[in-house]
Amino acid sequence: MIPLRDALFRPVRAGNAFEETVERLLQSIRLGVVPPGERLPAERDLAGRLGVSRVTLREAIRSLQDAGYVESRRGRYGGTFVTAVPPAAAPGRPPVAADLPDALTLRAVLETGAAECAASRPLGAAERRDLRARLDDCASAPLAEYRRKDSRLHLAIAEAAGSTSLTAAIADARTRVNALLDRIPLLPPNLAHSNEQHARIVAHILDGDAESARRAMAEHLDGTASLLRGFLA
Amino acid sequence: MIPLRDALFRPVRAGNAFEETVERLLQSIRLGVVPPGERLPAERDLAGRLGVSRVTLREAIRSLQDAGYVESRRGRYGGTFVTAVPPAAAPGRPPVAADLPDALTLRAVLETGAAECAASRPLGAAERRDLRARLDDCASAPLAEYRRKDSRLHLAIAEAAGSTSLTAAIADARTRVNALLDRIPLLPPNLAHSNEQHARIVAHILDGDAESARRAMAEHLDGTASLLRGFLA
DNA sequence: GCCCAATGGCTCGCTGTCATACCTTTGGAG
DNA sequence: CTCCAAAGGTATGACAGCGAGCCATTGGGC
Repeated sequence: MIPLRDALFRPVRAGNAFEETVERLLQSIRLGVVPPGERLPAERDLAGRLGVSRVTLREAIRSLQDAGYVESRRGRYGGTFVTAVPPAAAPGRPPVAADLPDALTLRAVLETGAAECAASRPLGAAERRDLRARLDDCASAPLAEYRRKDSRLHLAIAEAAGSTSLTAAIADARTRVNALLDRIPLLPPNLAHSNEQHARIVAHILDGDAESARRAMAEHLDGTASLLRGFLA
Repeated sequence: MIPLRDALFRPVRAGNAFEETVERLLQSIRLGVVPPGERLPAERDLAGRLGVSRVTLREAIRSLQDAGYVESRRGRYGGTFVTAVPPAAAPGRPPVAADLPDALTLRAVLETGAAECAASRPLGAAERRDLRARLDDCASAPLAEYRRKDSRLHLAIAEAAGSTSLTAAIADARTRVNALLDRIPLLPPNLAHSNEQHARIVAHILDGDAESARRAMAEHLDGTASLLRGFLA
């Protein structure tokens, strides 16, 4: 009963508007939703979507510029663009993994659920194409870009489940887990194994085999979960 | 690809601090986390947990007092108490169910996942007792209290899954769905059926039968989902 | 070659929110 | 009976965030 109250009487906001805005933009970049070289929405539009004043949004963008994540250009057809080469991550204090099990449980629930939903839904041609494209992107990604392409594939699966809230929740869960994954090495053998699992998951989804899709996703997630537990616990 | 951006470039905050605080408190009351007659945490403590200033929290509490949800008493052993008889819900504009499928999908993923996790985890004696108690509470609840007791049981299951974030997500999802359920009648036959399903779910969880627990929960949720779709779509 | 639409850059005054401190009420402990 | 700890109630000064408006820059269309 006591932890239940912790769940409900949790902070109403994660930080001030500026910090939350920075986090959100960083999330979009890190998860590959806005890939290197591409443009963010125009400031007036983006401020509206994020429910934040343009002033606050601009402060956030400014700090991303200073950190080397984006570059802005003025004039028509200008905008704020994600830099082609992301800056080397400045090693601040490590995000301590006190709640590793919490994050892993949530991710497992969300992503296996998404895989199942995606497989049991009639997918449009565009969605099928997107899934295959993300799968190929991921398989052929160089090591430095793997995390981003991997996240992008998982988000495509989330999207195929057809629920925007579910997609948002998965994006948040992945952001939490990625912060931890960044602290352990990325090894080519693991990567190859991951690619095989990805292929199976996508195949099951395209086949409409919900049960197999769920199982394949569960197995896939167990892999990185064990890795994390091994390195951090 | 476009809906993916909708998922990430969503509002960074759902409203101002005051509104979000009111929502959170109402959620705790409506989901039965703080039952009628019980006390909320002391203002200074609660403000800290919610990450909000005491002034803002007090404004929120004040508006709940005006609406008849809580009553405050001063002095030692005073506090803010949930009123025994909740006020008749003032019918504002109905929360239009534009995103019914979105809410139902998210809820299904979260709650079936929670049931499965809860069943595959070794539960402590206190947790087992709590599950049974909530089940009984729900079965014997008068119609007027059913929604609250029902939610409380589902939250106990969420809690048994062992992830605070998952519990919080389920609380939010239920709040969304309950807002829609409030618009359709609550019929005794449905209620009896619900109770049978609850019993099965809890039994499977206590038995540690993850697969059955998940299936039973899925079936249970499908019931109210069809009801909602029937009445609102 | 000129104009203009679309974009980022900037400023100002208003309101909401916060931290802090202090006051008031209450009921049990000593 | 007296005291005091714990709770709600109140006041104030500082600052973050907002809306609205205007400026500066750019490149394509006419």
